[in-house]
Amino acid sequence: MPPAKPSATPGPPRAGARVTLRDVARTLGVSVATVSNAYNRPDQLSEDLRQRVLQAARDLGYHGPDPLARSLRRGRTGVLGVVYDAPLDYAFADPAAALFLGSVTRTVQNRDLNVLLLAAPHDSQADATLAVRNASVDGFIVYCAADGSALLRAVLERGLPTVLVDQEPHAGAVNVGIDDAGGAQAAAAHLLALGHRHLGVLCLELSEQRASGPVGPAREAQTTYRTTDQRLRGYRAAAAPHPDATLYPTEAAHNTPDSGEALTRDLLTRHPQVTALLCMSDVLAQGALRAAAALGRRVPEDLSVVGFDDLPGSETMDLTTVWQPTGDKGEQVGQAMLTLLAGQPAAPVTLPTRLVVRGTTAPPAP
Amino acid sequence: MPPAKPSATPGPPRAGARVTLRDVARTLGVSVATVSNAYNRPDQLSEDLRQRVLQAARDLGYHGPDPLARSLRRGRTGVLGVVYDAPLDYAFADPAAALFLGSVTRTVQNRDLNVLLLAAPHDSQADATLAVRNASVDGFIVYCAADGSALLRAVLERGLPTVLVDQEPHAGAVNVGIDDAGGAQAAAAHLLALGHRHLGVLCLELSEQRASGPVGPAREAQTTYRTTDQRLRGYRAAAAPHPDATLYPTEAAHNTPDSGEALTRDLLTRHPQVTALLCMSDVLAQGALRAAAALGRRVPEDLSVVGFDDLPGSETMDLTTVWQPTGDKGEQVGQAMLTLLAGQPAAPVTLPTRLVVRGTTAPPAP
DNA sequence: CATTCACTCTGAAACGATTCAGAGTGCTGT
DNA sequence: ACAGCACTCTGAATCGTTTCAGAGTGAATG
Repeated sequence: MPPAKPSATPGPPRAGARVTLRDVARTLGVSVATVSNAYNRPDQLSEDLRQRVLQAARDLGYHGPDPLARSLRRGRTGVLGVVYDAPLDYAFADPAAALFLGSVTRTVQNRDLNVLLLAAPHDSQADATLAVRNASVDGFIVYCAADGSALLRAVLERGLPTVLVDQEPHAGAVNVGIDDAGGAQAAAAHLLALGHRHLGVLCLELSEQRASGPVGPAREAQTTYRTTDQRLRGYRAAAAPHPDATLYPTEAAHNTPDSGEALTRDLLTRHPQVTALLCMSDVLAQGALRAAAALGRRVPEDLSVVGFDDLPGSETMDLTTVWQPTGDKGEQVGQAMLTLLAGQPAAPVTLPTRLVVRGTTAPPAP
Repeated sequence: MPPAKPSATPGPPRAGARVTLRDVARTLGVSVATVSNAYNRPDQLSEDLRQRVLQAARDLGYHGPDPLARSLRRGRTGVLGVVYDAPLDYAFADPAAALFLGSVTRTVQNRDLNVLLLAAPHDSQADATLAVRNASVDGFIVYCAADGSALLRAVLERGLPTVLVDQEPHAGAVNVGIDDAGGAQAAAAHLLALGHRHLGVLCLELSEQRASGPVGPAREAQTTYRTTDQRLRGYRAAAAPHPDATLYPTEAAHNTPDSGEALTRDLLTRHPQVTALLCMSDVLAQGALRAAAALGRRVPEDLSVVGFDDLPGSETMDLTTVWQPTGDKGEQVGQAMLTLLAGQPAAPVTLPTRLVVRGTTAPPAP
């Protein structure tokens, strides 16, 4: 490393000590209250003095009241923590997450609230709960966490207003979610009604211990992500009346098209008799379609595919899928949080899902 | 609205007053310093007393030291603000942003720093700078902001350690960026060398006043996003030696495939003589490929397409593009921030770009 | 027996702001 | 001339911690 440059940056802020409200007050010979008012309540002092205060602040290199101290005194930070139990990359890779978060942000922004994204560290050695325990926030939104996970526990321990999204209910938190089981059931029922009997299933993450590949009964029993669990139950519920129907569940380590593609290749190679695929997300379905094309299986003639989410792009892909009100969900979550922050109890919400039949499903080839 | 439920949630935290360190201390008859030490310096008190403190805390419903007060006292928050001059939806829609942010996060996470994403409000009425002025952060990373924008000014006014990504240099901040102009020049030179003379250009946003469609000289002169400006200059620099070459610049209001598709349709309809497309991002290029397919123009026989970024998916698409070290960039930004936070001066960084020729470029049809 | 030392624990001063309850003004109305 | 009022400005308490400089113990050391 080269020796530090001798000349500190000349133009910008004076290096060294931090300038505070008090310094400005002292310079001008006024009270700190007055300086504070100059920033927060212009009507509490004469315009003349106010300008002098602001000028002195500029001269001294005072950058305005410290948000931290202000938050402490005011008792609110204006920040909402969103807990996402996966590295930031994956959070970004998921359009449904983007949609949801955009919607939450929009809803709370009117109340001068911002969103702090608390993603899991890439380094699995690192303590994922540290960020949660240290975050200066007014409340938590848990978007994605395994039931019973350390992360979830850390959130609940903070005792702040908390909204759980698509999670098992917990005391001290409000739940907002969708009818995962119902939507999944409708999707599977649709395929079964078309005559399919060998259904591949592309699951989202089953548990914090990510894995990829076929899912046996033992593994299936360990499912801790509620969304995955509910959807799988939905599929199975639809299959129950059909003794001749078989499900071939596999799990993706991450919700990405690549993951879906790899899983599909593997599944179709292993079980060529599979004529239809139940995917727990449109993103996985997208990968499934790519794999089908690569394998030379026409959709829907040789292979039916159903997704989940109904992303904006899925209509273009003509994908049969289960629609969920992602935007609404974000809004409901935001509203629930605002209610909690206002000190009022918020009621849990369950939003409906709906099967949208498009062009990727058809009866199996005879 | 129905009347508020009479019974407050019974299980969770005691409603009403907040429990503090002092309450715990008082209950046990010890000093607050001791309670604080129980949490922060277990070696400073007997294990026995420590357990009693922790137990009393649990009994009282004390959730641990308030991060806000702690941050104030310690003089650091452990949060880095990342300024993104677009709504969160768009931030998420951009895989390059995901990659970059993931890399930044990974780099600073080892130092117990988290990332606060400060995206612009959807409601353009809202004050975008408010979040910046109120954020309790140790430093700012400006990922995407127009030169001279209110957002950028607000950041610089905070006087905190600041890293500017792909931006014009500013006093009091460190720049980290890539060789945009060089990469763009290489891309255009490649097409010109293949014999193309009518080059469509799909620009990223030119200025905060988003617009979509053809770009005239007047509009081009108003470019305030440095990335767009530099890349356009690169394209033009490559074209300069070829008097018979013509550029047809258009601008996208947002960096999305849809935007690229619409722009391409419009451009090719308006100027059928165009045989090649210079896209300022792989995302736009992806849209361009979709449009070409829809219009029945084969790539690369009837239309050459060059992207920018070289996203992970672009190799699969066999897209000729300008590679940039997105991951490295994030790491450099993280490192620069860590250096600044350590009170040392950080040197500006410019990373190289490189043209990657794949299958979407070829000589024009004779 | 006097020192020294390690071990626990405490008091009080920060950290940087906001805010409430006045204290001085000077002006108006009667 | 005096009460009343509007307008400015101030003092001091407070938000919930951390941390530094000891104070008080009892045991080990010489």
